[in-house]
Amino acid sequence: MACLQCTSVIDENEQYYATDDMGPEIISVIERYLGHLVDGNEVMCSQCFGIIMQERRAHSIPEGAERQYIAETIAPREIPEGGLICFACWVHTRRTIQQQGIIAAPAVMNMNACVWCRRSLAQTRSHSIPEGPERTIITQTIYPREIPPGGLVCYACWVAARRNVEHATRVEDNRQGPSNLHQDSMCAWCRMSLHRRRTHVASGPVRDEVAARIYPNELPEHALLCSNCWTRAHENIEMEQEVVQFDIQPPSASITLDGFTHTTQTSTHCFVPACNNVERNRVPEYLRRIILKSEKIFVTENARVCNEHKCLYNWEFLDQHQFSNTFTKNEIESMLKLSIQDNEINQLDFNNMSSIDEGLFKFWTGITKDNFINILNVISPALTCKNQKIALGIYLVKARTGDSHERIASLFHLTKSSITRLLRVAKEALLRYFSNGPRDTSKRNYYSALRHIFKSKVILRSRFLGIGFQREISKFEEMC
DNA sequence: TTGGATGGGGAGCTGATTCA
DNA sequence: TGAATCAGCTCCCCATCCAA
Repeated sequence: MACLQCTSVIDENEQYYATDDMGPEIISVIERYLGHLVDGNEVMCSQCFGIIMQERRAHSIPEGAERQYIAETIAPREIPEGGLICFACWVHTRRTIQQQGIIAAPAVMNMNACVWCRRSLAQTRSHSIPEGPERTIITQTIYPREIPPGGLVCYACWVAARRNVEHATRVEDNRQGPSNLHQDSMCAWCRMSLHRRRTHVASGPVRDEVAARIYPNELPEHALLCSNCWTRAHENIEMEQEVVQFDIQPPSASITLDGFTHTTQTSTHCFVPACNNVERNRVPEYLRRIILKSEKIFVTENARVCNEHKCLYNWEFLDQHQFSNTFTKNEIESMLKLSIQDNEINQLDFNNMSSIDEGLFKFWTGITKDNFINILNVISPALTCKNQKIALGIYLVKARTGDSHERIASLFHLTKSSITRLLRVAKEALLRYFSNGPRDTSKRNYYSALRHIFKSKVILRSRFLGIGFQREISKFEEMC
């Protein structure tokens, strides 16, 4: 086996390149370098291959559409005097320009192509770009390019710009309203909708990281991130911090934690921002542990909570508020103690109910242990599984939280299949004993267990329950 | 009993089309 | 040119099946 170029013998253990494995672009580069065609079963030593690629991959950048495209692509960098690009990039540039149908001179190109997507406007509906929020959106999106005088966009891009404006308007309205379910907001980084997705507020170093990534677009003050982008931002920050020396000590007794925040120390009102309720109960430890675990927010020992928020399950809305991320020594010690206790106490084992804190039990199931036992005694004959308590517990947690099977499976250390099966068993048992009439799955029988309760009472109670059960309650309301 | 594959339903997003 | 509508696509969740 000899090298195609230097004819030296190549050991099979050495690095070499076979022409069979090369693409047509690489083959053409080699053929032009050698001055003759290359057959299929040739090989080349790594040294010769490197020399050819090093010498031949450079391509000049003449004036024209290619140069303009390259300048736009590498902006804000500029093409240096006598700058070169590799052959692969040159081929890529030519192909892209040909696909977009903008081979003509730049002045003509801007008039015949969409300013945004740069596709030809020859066979499609175009739209002017009047002054207004849509023009601002387009300007930000195509930066560093600029909208030329008389520039047009295709109608699809115009509708996209208009929808972006509508999105931004709705998000602003929701932010000013009483509730924000992220139905119309979008991730500040990837622009994906946040509806039914876990969201995070871009704050601290994460905010700086995202702001740098989306530059020149401006990061809004209350920008939200999807979970993926939030994780990605954290990973980027951690990668950057790996090169930083760790022997930098905090200048004082306080320390700033990037991933954690804490509530205020005051005990004069509920720790939930903007809460005007007058009750000032101590925050139960199980609640402090849950908020610390799920939201990375440390509720201080002196904090107080009102009756309304004491019964709350979903604390994701706390992401909307800016808490301090500067911790004192005592606060860190208290948070560590809370975290250690979490590992020791926070076990949700329905087979060993005595190990579960009464408050924690009611937090997850919505009922007391006595009520749980009463229900279990009634439906026990119909529970066709060995883990009857777990089956009923899982059903109640599912009804209260509305969490996905995957999350509940993680909570109970079971598989999704097991959760599905146990839920079905518990549901059938409850249907059998708490549904009037013949056993079927029609809505009328399914909800007849609630008929002994006044509708107003059900609705009032539903305010303290999770989204999943509220969904069931809304169905019940439709039937009344 | 578990884990993976698969398919269906709901919801939202996006580009194309139609109509006034 | 704006508004409404439609179809295709993606994402998420769940139920079911099947092999190990």
